[in-house]
Amino acid sequence: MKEYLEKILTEALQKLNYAVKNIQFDKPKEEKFGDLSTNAAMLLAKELKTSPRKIAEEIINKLEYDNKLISKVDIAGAGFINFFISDNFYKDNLTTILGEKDDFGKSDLNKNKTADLEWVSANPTGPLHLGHGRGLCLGKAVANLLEWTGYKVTREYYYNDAGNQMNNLGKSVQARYMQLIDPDFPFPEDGYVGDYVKDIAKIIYDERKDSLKDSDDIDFFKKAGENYNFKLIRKTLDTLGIHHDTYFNESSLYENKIIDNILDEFKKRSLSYENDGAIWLKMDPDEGFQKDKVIVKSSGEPTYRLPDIAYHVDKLNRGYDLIVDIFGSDHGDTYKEVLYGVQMLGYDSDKIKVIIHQMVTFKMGDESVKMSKRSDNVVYLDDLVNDISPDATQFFFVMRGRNTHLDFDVALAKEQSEKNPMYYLQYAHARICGILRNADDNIPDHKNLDLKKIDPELIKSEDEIKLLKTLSRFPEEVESSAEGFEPHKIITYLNEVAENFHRFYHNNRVVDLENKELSKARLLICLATKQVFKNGFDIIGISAPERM
RNA sequence: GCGCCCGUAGCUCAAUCGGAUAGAGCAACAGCCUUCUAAGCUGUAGGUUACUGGUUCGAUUCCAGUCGGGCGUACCA
Repeated sequence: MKEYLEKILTEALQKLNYAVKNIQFDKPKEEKFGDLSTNAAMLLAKELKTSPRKIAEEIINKLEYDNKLISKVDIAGAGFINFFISDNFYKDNLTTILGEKDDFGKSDLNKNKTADLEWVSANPTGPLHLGHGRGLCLGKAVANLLEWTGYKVTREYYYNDAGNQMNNLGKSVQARYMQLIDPDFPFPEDGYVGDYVKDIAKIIYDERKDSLKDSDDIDFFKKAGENYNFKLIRKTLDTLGIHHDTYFNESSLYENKIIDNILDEFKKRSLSYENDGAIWLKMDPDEGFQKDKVIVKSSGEPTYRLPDIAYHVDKLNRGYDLIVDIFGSDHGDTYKEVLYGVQMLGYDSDKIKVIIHQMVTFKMGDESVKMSKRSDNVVYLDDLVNDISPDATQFFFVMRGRNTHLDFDVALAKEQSEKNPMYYLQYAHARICGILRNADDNIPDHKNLDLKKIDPELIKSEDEIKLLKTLSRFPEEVESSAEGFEPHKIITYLNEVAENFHRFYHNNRVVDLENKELSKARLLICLATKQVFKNGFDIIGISAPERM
């Protein structure tokens, strides 16, 4: 529809010899201002130094349009041109929705393009906890959104099996193992204190008894811990319906000499230097960096920045059209350093989009618990999911814009009542399923309805038309959500659909044996609404229940 | 101190690259079930968009400053 309006408006402007860049069509907030409106006249007013209303009148006089599609065009306010789209357009849209089914809302905007989404990427030093939740659920929905606009998406997990933290895990496991033999064995000061470390030690002890008590093979304990933890992580991801296509091992960056090559490259370009036995990367103050950063410690180990830069170089070399990373705001500065490093090596970092989300506060009972990934009092994600269900976890983490500090009300997410915003949406879907079950019994031939045989004049109430209008917007809602990586917009939109559906339901009896033709027409509306819910739920990553 | 993010109804949040009278849900109040699920619907009330200035025909949106909160500011990731 927008394309059509753009076309006829451009034609009218050409006749007047006016040139406008970025013509916008917006959905006005109020119905009396039509279905779509443009501010083209206001944009012209500045250049032409005449009143916007006068220009709007000129444009309308030159405007040629199809009366079957557009019922009225008028001017309002400061010079908005408002278009009223005919009801028939929306009725025809039913055919589109019911024809495209699970594909309704998909676009080929990014057809034949590839995208790589890397997220979660938790180190296997322990199970996933609440601090991981938001990014994890956000990524699931974003991946779906990208697919809905045509991208072929690779879901990737950066597996960090090297470095300090893993050594620390090895030492922790060893200490817990030794404590099974000698309770006085000291635990490392900054070791991992979670109970899962004891579980790992117990498994090792059950298998090997005390045969390892004199061993200093930290790698053995490390590996045991890593395997155990990664199994836990994948299990949690599995219950949340998150599946990665590839796991990229950090250690491969060393094995393939990519790290060495990049180090050489930095040196060659005089971007790095040695000081105090460490290698530093020069950071440009004009880019907002306050000081240079260490990329190789004096111990010879790289800091996280170097492999991260190498990893992104590798991703760029793989040729994706879009590369997306998801991090919490606690990484807000460090990704900039990484991108800077990538740029300095001569790569175009524009393809890399970094999604940063703000931290989450969990409301549990009367207390609020802040949960960054480094928080001391750890609550495991599994416990939350078991407590409130995978759907509620997904929904509540994705419900709000990622730049807001999310307040996660655990009691509310758990509650199975009208207070819970997720149920408002799912209930609408279940309600439609109930109507369809009723129709199965009473109007058995409803399943093979032909829209062409339905008299469009039967659909005429305000509730019905409004619902159809809302449904027709779904594809553009998907596009705009995908553009900004903002799945919460889908929820906001579905809320509007639910609102309109519930009102329609309340005022219009669907299955009416006295009036089967009308029933059939309304059943089509129900089917289309159900489809939009289902597709929206698919994107945000929750189920579409048939009964509640 | 410096950098990034945020501040909208009592609470949690929306608001389409600057647009028309700032919208939902919950909570509050008043109604609606002999009819397909009342996890629903209808109505009322609730606001100086933190504050102060600026740019503009028009600012919640952009700019500057102030106040308040979050996250960073490591030879941790």
